[in-house]
Amino acid sequence: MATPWISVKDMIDHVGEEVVVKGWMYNKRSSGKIHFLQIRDGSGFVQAVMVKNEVSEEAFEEAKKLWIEASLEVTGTVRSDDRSASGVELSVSSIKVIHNPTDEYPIGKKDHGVDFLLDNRHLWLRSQRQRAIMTVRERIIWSWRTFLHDRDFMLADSPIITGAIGEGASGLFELDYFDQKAYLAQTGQLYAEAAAAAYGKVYCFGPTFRAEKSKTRRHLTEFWMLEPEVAFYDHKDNMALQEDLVRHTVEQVLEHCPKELALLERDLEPLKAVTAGPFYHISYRDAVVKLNELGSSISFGDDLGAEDETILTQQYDRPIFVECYPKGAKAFYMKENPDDLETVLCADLLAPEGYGEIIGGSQREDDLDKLVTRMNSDGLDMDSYQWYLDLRRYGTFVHSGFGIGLERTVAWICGLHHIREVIPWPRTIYRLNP
RNA sequence: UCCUCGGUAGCUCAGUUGGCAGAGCGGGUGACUGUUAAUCACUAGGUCGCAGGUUCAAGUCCUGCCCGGGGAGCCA
Repeated sequence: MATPWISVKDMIDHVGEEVVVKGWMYNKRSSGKIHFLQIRDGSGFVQAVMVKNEVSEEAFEEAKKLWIEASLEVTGTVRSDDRSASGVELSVSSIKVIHNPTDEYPIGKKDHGVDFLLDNRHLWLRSQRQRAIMTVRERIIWSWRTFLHDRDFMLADSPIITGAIGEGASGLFELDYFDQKAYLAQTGQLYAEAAAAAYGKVYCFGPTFRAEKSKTRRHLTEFWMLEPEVAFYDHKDNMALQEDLVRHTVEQVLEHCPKELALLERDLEPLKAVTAGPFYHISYRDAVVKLNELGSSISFGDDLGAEDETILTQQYDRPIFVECYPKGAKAFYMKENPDDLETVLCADLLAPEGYGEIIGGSQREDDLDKLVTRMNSDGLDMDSYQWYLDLRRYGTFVHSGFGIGLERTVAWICGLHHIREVIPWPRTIYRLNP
């Protein structure tokens, strides 16, 4: 019977057995008569120990000549060992070299610069740190999908290629679509609204595109956004849903990714605090007053600047909803606030620890006349929005929704400085490859 | 688009007042039976981003350009 091939992550269940591991050698330490081959197989990392008098002379010499990132099949016996970080090691009986590189591996053990790492993103992804980040990213996506599925949300994904539809004409990527102009989607929200009229509770989840020339740690030109939209939910229902989702997300990562968070040296206390109580609420008007007291020069009508967000979030240990922004600072589809006509029924959710806005949401304008008036004053091309206006012509309905940015959420929960590390292939203004 | 910082060995960086181009890591050779970014010895490795200028002499000073980083605005 052939020796079974197993994943590194499952080795703990095979102590004492002979197994095959297929992977890459990410590092090697050698002491003349013993080689320590550090192996990774995508599922985890393990040390394979090769003792000179336990393998053939040829195998020992061959291992000596291995370069970093050689691909291998290693056969050996799984052994528990207190000296191993994962608790197990592989005592090697034989190795099969699939490919031994002839050039040195570009990524070394010491620190690298950002430019170099991004040029080598295809190799950088192999590191333990990047693996931990992708594991958390996957857990967050999974927690979002299961959260919504369990609450009977219908998945109704929106198109990536669109006509002139979105939040604003600037920042659109234009492309040639069989002699017509088309654009990469900035948001799936308008489509989600249509789907909500069809299925009640819906969401879309996909990449969105902003051609803004932003060069900050919080911006990508291509990022993933989850956009739930619910029929007959008002502004308050909307915020309650957001709070449940975000708390659930943090709880899931704390429960399932402790090793990854430890490897990333994430301080867990601020994350635990997030789950310990209700999120805070402050109105935009109160926020302006408070910010002025704290030294900001913001005045009514301005959007919160990056520094304002930082100042504000430093006052709280859990996420904070900033509600009811002035009309002029927000998009055309947001519902006028009946209690304060200068503002709209919206809320941004600001993450703690200076991570800033992760959610933008609102109740939608369901009054046809008010919506048309606002769209005209914004100079929108009404022809391309007729289908959207139909939602107010055929059974208009109170409804609300929000968009949560995946990368900002992952960066916050992982405690990372920069958003570019949390997506496999970041797209930034001056970087298209790899 | 604006502000700001940077570009020196494969990588990360140092280079003082303008005066012979440096270190660590990585590579190569050798030693080592428990290493965790292994260690030790020896060794190879340079268009100082590009183009001009000043000077007896420029990595260093000046001008222009190219390529990146950080931030602002905008937003998730």
